Amino acid sequence: MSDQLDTNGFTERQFLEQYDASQFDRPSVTVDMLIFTVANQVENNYRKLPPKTLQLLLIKRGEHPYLGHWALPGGFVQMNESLDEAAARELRSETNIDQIYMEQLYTWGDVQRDPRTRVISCSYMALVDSHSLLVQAGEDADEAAWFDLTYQVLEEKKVNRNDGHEKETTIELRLQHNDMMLNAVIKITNITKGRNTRITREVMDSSGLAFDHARMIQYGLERLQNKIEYTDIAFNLMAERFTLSELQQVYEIILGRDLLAAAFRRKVTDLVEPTDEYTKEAGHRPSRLYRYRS
Amino acid sequence: MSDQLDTNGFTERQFLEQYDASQFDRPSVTVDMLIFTVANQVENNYRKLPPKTLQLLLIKRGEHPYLGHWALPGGFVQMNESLDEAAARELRSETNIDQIYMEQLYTWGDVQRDPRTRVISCSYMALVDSHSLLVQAGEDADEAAWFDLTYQVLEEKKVNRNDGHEKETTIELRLQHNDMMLNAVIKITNITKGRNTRITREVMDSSGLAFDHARMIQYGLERLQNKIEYTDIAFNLMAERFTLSELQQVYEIILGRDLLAAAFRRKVTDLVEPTDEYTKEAGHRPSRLYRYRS
DNA sequence: ACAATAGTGTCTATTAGACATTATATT
DNA sequence: AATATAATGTCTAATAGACACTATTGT
Repeated sequence: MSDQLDTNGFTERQFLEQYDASQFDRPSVTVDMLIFTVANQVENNYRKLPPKTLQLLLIKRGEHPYLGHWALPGGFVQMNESLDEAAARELRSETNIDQIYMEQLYTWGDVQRDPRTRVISCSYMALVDSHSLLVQAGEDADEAAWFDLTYQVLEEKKVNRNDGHEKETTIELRLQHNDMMLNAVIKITNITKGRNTRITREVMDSSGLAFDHARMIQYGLERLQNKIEYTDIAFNLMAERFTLSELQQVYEIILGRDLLAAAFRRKVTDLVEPTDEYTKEAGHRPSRLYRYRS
Repeated sequence: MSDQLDTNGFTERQFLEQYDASQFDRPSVTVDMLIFTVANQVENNYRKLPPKTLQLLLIKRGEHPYLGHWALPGGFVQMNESLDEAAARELRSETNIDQIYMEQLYTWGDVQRDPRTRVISCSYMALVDSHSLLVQAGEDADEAAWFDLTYQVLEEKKVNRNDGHEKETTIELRLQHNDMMLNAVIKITNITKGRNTRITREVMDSSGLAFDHARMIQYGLERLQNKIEYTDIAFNLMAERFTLSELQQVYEIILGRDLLAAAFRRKVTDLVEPTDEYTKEAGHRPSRLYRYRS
């Protein structure tokens, strides 16, 4: 600690003693969790592999605002916990699992994004293995549900200006749980002026989704798609043992496109370790089980 | 707005009217700016190209805490401005330039990171072209200075455990402005347990740098190094017209390694547009000037 | 002429994509 | 036997790295 005196003649200790944070207006801060998993869909054909779906956990709000709407699990950051700790706490309270992959995504700070008061929200992404999730749902009274997440690019538009250009991408998110279907449309705008590019994300429409959570979901999906290409995070979505076809399926639903098996296997061989086990009763040639080589 | 009543029998409007944010403790929120530029060093040999340095703008603190220490420019987020707006305001007040590349980096929320009170800080990175920076420094009384930023990996350690492994990387940052040299040592720890990896950054030593700004700088440098590989952000550091050798120099000091000219030129040809101009009086073969193809 | 950089050609190794081929348990 | 997937081989195109070679200015 410095002994220097400030313009009021205070030492650092004296300054800190008289410091009163309450003299300034402060926003509230929350964490919001994007909890992704990949689950098997039921398949009636005994020969076919069960297709997989990317799922996201949502909570039905029991309070104002957005009462009855679905929202990302989250809550206010307490004064005695770090952001990571707050995120881990929320995660634990929803999934009952520790040791989950978790990563901070982005902090959303628009002035009017919450009707209650100024709320700044730090979003996190977590990836969980659906097999270890048998102990599903929390002890909370809240209604929680895994929604199948799909998306579609509705429109791509490029407008040229004299000092640059503008690119608009309109994306529709679809979140489905049983009969319930939530839709959201997000417009992503890239404005380029000279060498400068600015990107904004607007929620154009969001039926049944609370706050600006639709764009948080779109942002998280994009991050997941990017990171799966150059990191090993996909293994957080896998069971302890898995086949290379299952691993490929996970990559395919996240990236939204088919991959060639030969090239895929070449790319992941160094990341996995073969076990001596094989799948059984599959209706076709059995597949070797692998584990992640950490 | 929903007409549903909550458990207290309130409509959403009634709920919002009685909502009192002040009943909860709230942290303070700041933005901190990493403003990078690349500048020419003076070179006495008339034949040689001037070497470039990566520079970062720091402000000498005139108040407690960390009075007299150097800090990233930044300040509290006001209630009527978004995070991006707060960052743009800080940037304008230091550089007097608009239309600067700016990107949110990471939000730092450790409980004790500020001795005054609980402060959560959202860090941003900005890239500016040093040539357009002739109007340097702000009108503030603060002392601002561009520090040359270099770094060195001091140690890489890998410890195997039975349930995983730990990787520690110790990095020294050096910030130099004239005779002034600030040093900071950051320890980055990757803890892998099973399939789960968690990463932490600790400031081990930080002479003359305020708060936890050393790790913000290390994080920003890492992001810059990653993003320069797969995006066009480097052009934000260039003048309107530049030679391909200058562009290569910028890549080299950011990445910290030499690149082969032939391969580099192949990679950037689609990103640039040749002009009819050439450098003059260079002491060697003149070089064609290019501009960014946006 | 010389120093220093600018700019290009080419060989090689590596990698990704495309597609064909063989293998095998289950019903 | 039929089916669906598992697993591998091979050809091709594209790309990155290495390095040599030529070009061009100012002093």
